[in-house]
Amino acid sequence: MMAKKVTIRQVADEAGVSVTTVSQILNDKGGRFSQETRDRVLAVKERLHYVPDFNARNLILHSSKMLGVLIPDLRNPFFSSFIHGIQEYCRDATYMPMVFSANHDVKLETYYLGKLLEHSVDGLIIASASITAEAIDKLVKPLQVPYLLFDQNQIANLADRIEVDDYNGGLLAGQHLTELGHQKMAILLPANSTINVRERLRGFKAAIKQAGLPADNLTEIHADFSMKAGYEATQKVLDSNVSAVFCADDILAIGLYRGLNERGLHVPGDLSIIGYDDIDLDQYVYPRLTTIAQPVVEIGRESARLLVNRLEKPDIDRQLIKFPVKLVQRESTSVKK
Amino acid sequence: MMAKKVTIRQVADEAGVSVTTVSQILNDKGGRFSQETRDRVLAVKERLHYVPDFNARNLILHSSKMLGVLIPDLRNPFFSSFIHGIQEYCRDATYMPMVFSANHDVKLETYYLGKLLEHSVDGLIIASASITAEAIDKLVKPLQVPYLLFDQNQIANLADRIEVDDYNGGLLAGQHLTELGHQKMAILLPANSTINVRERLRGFKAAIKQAGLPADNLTEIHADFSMKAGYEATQKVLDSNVSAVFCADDILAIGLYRGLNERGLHVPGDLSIIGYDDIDLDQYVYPRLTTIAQPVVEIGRESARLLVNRLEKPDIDRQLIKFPVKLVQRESTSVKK
DNA sequence: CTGAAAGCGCTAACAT
DNA sequence: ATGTTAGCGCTTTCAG
Repeated sequence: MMAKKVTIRQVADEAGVSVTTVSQILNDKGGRFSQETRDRVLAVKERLHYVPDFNARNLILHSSKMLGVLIPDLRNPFFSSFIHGIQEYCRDATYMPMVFSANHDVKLETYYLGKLLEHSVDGLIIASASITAEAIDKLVKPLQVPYLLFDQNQIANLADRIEVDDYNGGLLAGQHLTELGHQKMAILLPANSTINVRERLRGFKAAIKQAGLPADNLTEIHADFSMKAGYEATQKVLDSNVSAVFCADDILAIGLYRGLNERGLHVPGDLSIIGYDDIDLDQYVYPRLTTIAQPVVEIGRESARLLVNRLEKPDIDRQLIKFPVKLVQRESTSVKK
Repeated sequence: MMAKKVTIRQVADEAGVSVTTVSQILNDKGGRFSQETRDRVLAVKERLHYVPDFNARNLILHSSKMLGVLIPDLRNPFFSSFIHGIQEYCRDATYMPMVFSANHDVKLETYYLGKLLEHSVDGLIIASASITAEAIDKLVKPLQVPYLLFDQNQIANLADRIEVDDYNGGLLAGQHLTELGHQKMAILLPANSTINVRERLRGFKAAIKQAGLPADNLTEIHADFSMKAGYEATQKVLDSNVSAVFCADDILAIGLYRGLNERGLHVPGDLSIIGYDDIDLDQYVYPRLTTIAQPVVEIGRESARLLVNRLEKPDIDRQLIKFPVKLVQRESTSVKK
């Protein structure tokens, strides 16, 4: 069951030096040893395929060089890209991200949070909506493991944070649609949205107001972040009798596409649709989806950077990075006829 | 930087017992202690938020309870679902999967393989195409870390393995198209395909033969597994002058959809398309994609099961599980006119 | 029923 | 330039 590991002692014996010597040389602290000794140790290491035991190493260093990452849904391309960015940065920083998807399930999320902590991750990136303030207070705080929050903020007055200018995202979406002449519109978003999604809504409402339209021209329709939910919301959208829909994420829009398609309806002819995120897929659906773009790979990268920075300088002030969004106009929106 | 951890010693002191007692009780080996003692220890543990130090624990047990998972592309929904299955099984088995995506890059793959080993994973699930036999021989074998291969087999005579009946998948695809009357067909697949993909090709060719068509009725077109590559292959497909295309994965098909769409061509009217994998997205594109379904979530689950089984019973015979595929007929294929 | 003691593989003061 | 020693936090004989 267990791997027969070569230990540092064997390398030391084989090279005819002490354990210390090997340790120092292998950790690039071997300046004080002769070139000859260093070469010998390195050679033996290679020959025996020595790999240091992280468990022993971490036990002393009190660091596992692992980062825990909690996301709500691995199957959403948005988060795949987020992870992509995190992995990219972690390679440079020689950390290993441990990624878990909680599938929007509070129980699962708490489970993974606990496990991650058990495995003594050095820090946490929590990009999960369902995590509760209590879970963080109860599990994370006592261990003093630094964490960073993304996509939510009700919890987080003291933690480092990544934010996206979601208010502006909603505003841009709303301005785009109203400029196209739409007056009655719907928004598709989850029932208990996190703060970032509520910001999108707030921005969208602001645009409606700016355009001089009455607030009740906007119909809110609840749907979870999945293609299926978007699809299933189709009838409600149609019943709401609007000419344009703002989907709080792209996945939702793609689900809605299908529902409209099955009913023989045409986008944007019968209904203009704008999404949110700008996932790759947007360019591969028909019609290509107009959306609000978030720089998600960069967001992932920066999340990791901020966290690692915090680990290395525990005492710096609370960090906050805010990312801009932009409108990416494609073919799913058009002037109201 | 480091978390102030509560140690077992503090729990012992607080509870007025020895370290041994705490260890035994917390590891469910406390049968020999009085109920009273057990309760007290458990209570103190709760109160102090004690979490055992995995590094110390693993150092002794020679097991990290972690599994390394290497996949080629996290952004392909097929692999997201694969991971999903792995995570599911791992929860039951109390292992933690560490997932890394190598983005079809040999260097990256070798890097992650090494890192995973450094972090002393107990076993590996390698579902990555670009991994080389040498990398496995050089890195994995000496450490005697059990591993399981999926989606390739040239390497693996002795390792446990998960296989999918890809020959049959290709055959089914070919039979479906020939039964619809198609005579000239193309197949889209990566240039240096892994064995599983080549099996799909072999099955497809067998179907052509069965149908009494000449072998050169099939045009092979190379494209990596990405939407972009499928899109970029469009012109080649059109130049090949075929009436049907077999895409070696669904993602490719969706890319091709876009290329055809931009040229005003119609699926399946102008070209029948069949994919491979049966990702969720297939039902959300227009027309819904006919495909060969692999039970990918189950494959992930079984991969983890097999590996964990191997870890627990190191001496059992080499394990091999073979999964069936099936044709899922939707609207992207039709009779040749 | 409970505890003392040894030791997992490694790093880092502190000698020499 | 190199080695000795102590100890990280835990599990596990073994002795009471």
